[in-house]
Amino acid sequence: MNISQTATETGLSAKTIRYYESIGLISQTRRKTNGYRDYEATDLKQLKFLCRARDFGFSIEDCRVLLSLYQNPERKSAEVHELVEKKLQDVDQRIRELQSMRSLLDKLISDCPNDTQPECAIIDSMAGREPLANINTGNLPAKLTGHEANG
Amino acid sequence: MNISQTATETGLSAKTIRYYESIGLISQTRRKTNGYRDYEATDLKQLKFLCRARDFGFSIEDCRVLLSLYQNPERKSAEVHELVEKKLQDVDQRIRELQSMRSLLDKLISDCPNDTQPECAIIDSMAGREPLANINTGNLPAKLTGHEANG
DNA sequence: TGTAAACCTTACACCTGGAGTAAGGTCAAG
DNA sequence: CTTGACCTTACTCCAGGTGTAAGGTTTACA
Repeated sequence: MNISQTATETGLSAKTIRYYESIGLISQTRRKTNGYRDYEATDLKQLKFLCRARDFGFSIEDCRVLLSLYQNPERKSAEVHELVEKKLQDVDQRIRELQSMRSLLDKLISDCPNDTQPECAIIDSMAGREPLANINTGNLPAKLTGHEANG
Repeated sequence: MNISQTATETGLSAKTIRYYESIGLISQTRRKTNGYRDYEATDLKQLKFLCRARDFGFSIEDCRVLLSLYQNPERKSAEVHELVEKKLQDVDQRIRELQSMRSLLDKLISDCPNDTQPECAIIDSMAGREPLANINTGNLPAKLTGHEANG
């Protein structure tokens, strides 16, 4: 089977399949007499496996390990478990970081007057100034007083 | 002030500062007679601003816009507000994606026996097989019966 | 005065995980 | 015979820098 059909069936692009071969994630593909790559059922399984593993968020290097476990009938499920557990912790860590960032952004937004004036708590905050603290606009909403509760 | 001290004070690396100059995020830096870059107070403020904006998750291109707003005394706070609002939505989207990935990983983990045997629901799942479905190990826990509820 | 360390400069390669493009060979249909 | 779809390799490019090389400058110390 040619690479294009293989791409369609595995969910990867032809480009990606060639790339995986070039970095040794999959082994050199058998060629037809015309030089075209020729894939068969076991190759398709392997590539589908890789596509799913990538969808699960595993890096290429993780995939190398997962693939070797996939192909090793003497694997211990605990080895796989450990790898996935580690990945889960990575994902949790990234979620926490993003949530932290999210709450910072949310605070910026709620402090910004969102009008046609240049005074902006967002700019002030990023500039390291006290947001709006020393600017006497005379009509600051009360929400600014809730500021210190979030330090 | 030399670049090294500037890096220390702004929270960026010297490498990063040169990089920002090379891509035009900051303008060409004044040089001393020996060719060394020479930074002063306003440069430090600008670089600190960039460091914070990056910490908030803004891309370099976002930073270009934020910096121009920062330096424009006729800005409207609503413009800044909109940019930050958009960023917040991006972050929310990424959090949702990661949470979705997280729940998939979590399910994989709970389905894996985590022992010394090769039978592994994680591998099966990534291989596109029914996890453990056709494997008669004889001692599968009841949790596997709950599997079809998630198709 | 010598010299070694610590600083500075530019320029290039490298990282992830591919995507885009060029230049050319092959194959099937009309 | 040509057209278009497919295939090949090889190269560049993306973000946002980091690492390293090769060399110039400055400072401290003996």
